[in-house]
Amino acid sequence: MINQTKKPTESELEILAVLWSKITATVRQVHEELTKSKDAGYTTTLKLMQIMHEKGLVIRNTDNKTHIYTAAIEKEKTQLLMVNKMINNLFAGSPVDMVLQALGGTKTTKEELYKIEELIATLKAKK
Amino acid sequence: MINQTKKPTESELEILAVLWSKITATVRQVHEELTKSKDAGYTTTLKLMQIMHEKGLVIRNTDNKTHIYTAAIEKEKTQLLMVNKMINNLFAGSPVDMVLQALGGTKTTKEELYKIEELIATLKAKK
DNA sequence: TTTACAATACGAAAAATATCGTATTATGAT
DNA sequence: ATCATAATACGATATTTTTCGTATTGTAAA
Repeated sequence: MINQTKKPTESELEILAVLWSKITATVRQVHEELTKSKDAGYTTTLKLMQIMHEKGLVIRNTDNKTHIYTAAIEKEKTQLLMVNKMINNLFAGSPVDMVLQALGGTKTTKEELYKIEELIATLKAKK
Repeated sequence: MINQTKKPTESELEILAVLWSKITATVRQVHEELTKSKDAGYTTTLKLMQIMHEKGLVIRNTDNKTHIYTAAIEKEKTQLLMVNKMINNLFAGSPVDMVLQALGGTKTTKEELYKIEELIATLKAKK
């Protein structure tokens, strides 16, 4: 596994998100997905994915002409990396402050809130 | 107030963080603070803050030779902006998923957990 | 008033990211 | 076998962000 130290760029994250949701995808598929929300040329997406391959952010199978890509880094690990980075940069190292913002600013369902309560109970129990 | 649509760059955020904590600061003060954690030339910090001024990210008082800077955007608004962006980009729009990561990955005290429970109770009451 | 110093202004270069055009190549259909 | 199509490779350019050097200017001390 890749030692994930430097964080992916904005565009790279977009691509990773698609790969995580599809598990496996061609450049074309990723590109189709991306263009739902923004526009970009096909070769731009291609180039980005080639660079990501060089960096080890994705794996690809080149047996066939049309390469098949997979994310090389785990979604959860990356999420954690990014969240922690944001907590440090923007919330003075306080995860709770971030949570308060995240929950306060948006509409969450009762079910979701319940899920968090469960987690809190678990964490509390460990102390 | 500034219509905060585009997000500040990495370096700009670092500077804003200092300004938020100090309320008011000179370039020199910001620079001293920054160099505690990374190194950069003084004129680099200066230039960044000048650009931030052009963009309307900071306000400055130029009555005296040594200018006094203040953040022009609110800390909470910016935090919310960035958190929401991350929720959308990296957590498929689910604030809860982000919260689970934020709390799961780090050590939080019982008191902090209690604070979150309080917030949840409040949110629940509103539904 | 002259000098030393600290601060600003500003242009320009460097570095990091993102975008795109074109050439080449494999593949499947005619 | 040829042709059309879709994919890759890759260099080059554009854009954004960061860094820095140098000139200029105001201020306070000698």
